[in-house]
Amino acid sequence: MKPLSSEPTNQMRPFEQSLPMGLLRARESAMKVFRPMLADHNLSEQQWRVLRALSARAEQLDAGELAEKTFLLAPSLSRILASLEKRELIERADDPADQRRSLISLSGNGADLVSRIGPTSEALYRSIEEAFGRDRLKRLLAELSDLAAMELHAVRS
Amino acid sequence: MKPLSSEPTNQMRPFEQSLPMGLLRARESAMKVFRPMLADHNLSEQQWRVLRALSARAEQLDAGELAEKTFLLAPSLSRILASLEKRELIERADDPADQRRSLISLSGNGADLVSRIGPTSEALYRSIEEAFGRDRLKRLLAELSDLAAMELHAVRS
DNA sequence: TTCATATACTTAACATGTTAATAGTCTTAG
DNA sequence: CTAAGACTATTAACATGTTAAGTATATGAA
Repeated sequence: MKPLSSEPTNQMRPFEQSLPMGLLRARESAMKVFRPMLADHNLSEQQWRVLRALSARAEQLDAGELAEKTFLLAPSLSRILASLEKRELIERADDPADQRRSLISLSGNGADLVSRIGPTSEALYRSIEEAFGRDRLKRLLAELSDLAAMELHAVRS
Repeated sequence: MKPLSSEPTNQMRPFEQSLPMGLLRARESAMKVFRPMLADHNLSEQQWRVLRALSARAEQLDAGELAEKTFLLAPSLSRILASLEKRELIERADDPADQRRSLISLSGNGADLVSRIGPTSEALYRSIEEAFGRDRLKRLLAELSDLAAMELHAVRS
């Protein structure tokens, strides 16, 4: 039944059910699981992304690579690196090939911290997998990846 | 033999493929489509969420309802409402039943602005639907909704 | 070599995210 | 009716998001 047939054709859809809001809600729901654990270690979500990116490979990364991996803009990353360096969780070394870059890596303290948090983080992730379904979650991630990879052209009004 | 100082465990999954990062990437990709249009009208994503929420129903909303619908925290919403009021896109009226609340609604200017942006926004949304698949997008939104609705308990380390 | 341009990062300025504290207003136990 | 506590919104303080400008280094054309 269509009781609203008299509404204008350019009626906007309820924004609560829009894709951006759906993605926002889903992400907030997922992060609610992880944030208390990070708070226990005085880490923001963004700081944790940096530490995780540096722990993924044992090698050094420059700020550009790190920004790409953590999905942080350069100015935010600059401030975050300064604070992590002050806390002695990361270290910087000059790049001998390019004086503009510095090579960033986990410090011993940083590696220890990641090691302490890692198991809990994995356990939380597995609890999401169990609640939602492992294969189902895998399919969802694949769909999200396809969506992100789409070439969408912006149109200006 | 393993050294006593712990190395980052390799048992963590690559965080680039984690659920939080997947959701973040997907959302950024979707918002890239809409942000230029909003920028043309000097609106942030958050300001647009407020205007959209107020236009969805012609009725007045208090700040609490608005915060829930727009997924904004109260302090952010307070500042955004102040700026929208200064631009005369919204209006506030005293709630006769409760002096703590004020009832917020679109001004004439605000309603006009939403009317001007609405068609372009809908067109962009349809372009995403076409590129990704209408039914496929509907299924994705349903999955995201299920994920957000899950009761996930945080665990502290 | 020299100089204009590009690149990598940082800093600046302001909006928003986030938690804690504050100020009014409402509600209700006593 | 009063006072204590709860509720609603705002303000404060600091981290992060975002765009623009600035600094230092690298690159390439003449």
